Amino acid sequence: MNRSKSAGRKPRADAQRNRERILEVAKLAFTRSGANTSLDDIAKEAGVGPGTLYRHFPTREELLQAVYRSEMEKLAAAERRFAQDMPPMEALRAWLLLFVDAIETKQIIAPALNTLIGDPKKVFADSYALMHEAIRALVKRAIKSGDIRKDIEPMDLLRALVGVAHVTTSPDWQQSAKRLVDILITGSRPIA
Amino acid sequence: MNRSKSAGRKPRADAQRNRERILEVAKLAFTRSGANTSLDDIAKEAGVGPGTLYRHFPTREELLQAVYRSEMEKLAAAERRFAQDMPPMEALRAWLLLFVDAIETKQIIAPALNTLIGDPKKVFADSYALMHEAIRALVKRAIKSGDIRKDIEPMDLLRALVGVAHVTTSPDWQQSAKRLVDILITGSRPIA
DNA sequence: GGTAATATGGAGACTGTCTCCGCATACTTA
DNA sequence: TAAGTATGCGGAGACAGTCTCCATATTACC
Repeated sequence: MNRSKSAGRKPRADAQRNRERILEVAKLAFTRSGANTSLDDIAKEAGVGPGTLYRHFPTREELLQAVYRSEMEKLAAAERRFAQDMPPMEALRAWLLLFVDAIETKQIIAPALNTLIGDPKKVFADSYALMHEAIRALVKRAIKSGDIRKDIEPMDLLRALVGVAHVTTSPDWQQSAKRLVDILITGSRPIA
Repeated sequence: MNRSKSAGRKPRADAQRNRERILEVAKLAFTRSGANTSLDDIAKEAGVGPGTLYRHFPTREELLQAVYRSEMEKLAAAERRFAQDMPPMEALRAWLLLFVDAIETKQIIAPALNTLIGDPKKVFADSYALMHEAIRALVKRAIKSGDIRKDIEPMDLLRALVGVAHVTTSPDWQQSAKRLVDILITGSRPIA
């Protein structure tokens, strides 16, 4: 008798499946064609009717938020996995590279949310906290193992990567950012 | 013989009139109802057909840009006028109050441009330069007349005002910002 | 005033949004 | 396993917003 809600049956498997499918397709569509992509098209590409999409995500805004949240949560989950499976420096490096990939989604969705929403602050505050915690844990572990210096400020690493995306005018900023990961890591090593 | 273009006649008066009318109505509509307001509605409210609006501003983005630019230019023009007609401190104060009003437009349009545009950087860079120049001139004059201290960094004044709009959660930030104008001015006076 | 150039505006084709509801499916109970 | 029922599905279609086309009206120039 482990009902999650006060009263009810187990949630249907197809509903869950569809929800995830839509989320995944939406992420691709938004990053590919911008935050104004037709929602009916997204539904079609996900192999569901528009009704299904709108039931799960009644407004464009809710879909955008959900995509954003899901991306951040995936990053947070990756941190936990890496911390368990990899040596500290490798974990840090791998996670920073994942973070660079996530910036693209963030950069498309964040302004769209700002346009549409009454109060987007909550979403951003939440995900900021998630990222903060993740990088803090990774850095802490690498400090403990003696792989990087004590005086490294975790968020500085993320800020540097985001900064590249902001400043650069060309679309190959991802390459720059990924090269920067190595520079940051090398630069964070203890002084020989 | 003062043709602005290389070849052609004087631009038609009605075209000019309509363009300005649309711009003005659009500014109100965007700040009132957000950057997604129906363009046909804006045309209707401006008393022109949709065709006319779309000829002047082929896309929503161009209209948004034009509104933004026009607001910034109005501010720049106001600076020149104030500098001529008012004593330094009065000019500075009056202009800062105008600037607070303009922030609202900016805050609605800027994220919308970021969502829609390929490369919005130009517009922002341009208007940043305009504002920079305006506040610099006002402060310089007030320093020269001995009304404020030499060590005042012009842009700091604007940043403070924009900051209020960013941070505050309630919609009465305009009041805060306007009160702040007096505090900034008082705080900029030479030490007695 | 006559004329060519230019602008107007609204009808209408098109695209995207969102709802409704008959039908299908997955969970439950026996 | 089979029947019963809550739940989810998806597509037809009403509606709203975008944008174009072009017959008509207005303007600048001579």
